[in-house]
Amino acid sequence: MKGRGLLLAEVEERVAERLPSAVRFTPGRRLVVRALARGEGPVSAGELYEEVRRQVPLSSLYRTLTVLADVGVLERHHDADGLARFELGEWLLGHHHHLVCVECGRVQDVEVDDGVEDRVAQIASGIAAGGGYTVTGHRVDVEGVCEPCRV
Amino acid sequence: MKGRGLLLAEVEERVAERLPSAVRFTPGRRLVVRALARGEGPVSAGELYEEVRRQVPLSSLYRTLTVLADVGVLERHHDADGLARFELGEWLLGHHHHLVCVECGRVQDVEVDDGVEDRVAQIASGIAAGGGYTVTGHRVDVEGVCEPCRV
DNA sequence: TTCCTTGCAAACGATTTGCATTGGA
DNA sequence: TCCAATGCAAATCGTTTGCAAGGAA
Repeated sequence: MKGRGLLLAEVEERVAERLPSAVRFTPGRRLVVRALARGEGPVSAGELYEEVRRQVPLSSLYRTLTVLADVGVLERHHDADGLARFELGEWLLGHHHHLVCVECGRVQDVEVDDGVEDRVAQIASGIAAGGGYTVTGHRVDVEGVCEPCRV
Repeated sequence: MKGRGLLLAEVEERVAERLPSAVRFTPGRRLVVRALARGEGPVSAGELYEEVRRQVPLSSLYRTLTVLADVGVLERHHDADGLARFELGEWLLGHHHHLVCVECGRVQDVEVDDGVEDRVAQIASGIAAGGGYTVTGHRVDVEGVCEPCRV
């Protein structure tokens, strides 16, 4: 049940291609990308640090996350507690939404089929219609109680 | 264009009713509730502090926000920068979604009519179907560029 | 009197930064 | 050589907390 079936090697390759020449894909950064690719949803800096603490100091971890986010390799979200959570960009993972457990805070990615996605997009622009906004995207978080938390 | 047509007096009254007897509706707390009622969307602690700094110290502001959130009078969100933003609960404002400007970060509330809302709810449970979650709610953020930010 | 609320200052935790050093192309 | 990346420690920032004082019921 781990991961989303992404081939680590392929992820690394695509990330490498996407990096501007001025940005190096160092061993530390590779470790971070791999750890992200293993996750099933957005991962916090603390959780990532658990996986790379032997090889990457916290400050470097944060710098890596900042750099990769700037370049679009990953996205930064914030969970219900305001904690930053990172995941690979949608150009790698595909467009998806989040299933959030209101009990434990766990966030899981969910992909939806195109038909549903079309309806979501349509609703989104309908919502925006009143405000004079130019829509660029949308986020849908479905809140619920995950199986383990259901006592 | 300020506010959502909520009558401050009525808001205060309903909040007062909702507070458990052990929680007092002090002048400082009234000020905070009023400031929230004036907003057009979620407001940050810093912004609230601007409006009440003469009468409410920052630590009391935070305590008030915590208390009111615990009681369900208001909800705590986090914007794209992870900054906490507060707004009155949906039992006061009605269920709504957010229109977020990706440029300036401004967040505006948007209500949608019931037909759309039904479709959203339906899509939400569809999204949850795979994960074994018991759905309790959903959040839809529409991202775009607001009029002033469109250069 | 009892409990809740206030105010101030100090403490916190997540994240960022300065700076000297190391490493790659 | 030159610029980017690292590591550590110190700094920042939003937010929380300890504690003593003030107030309402």
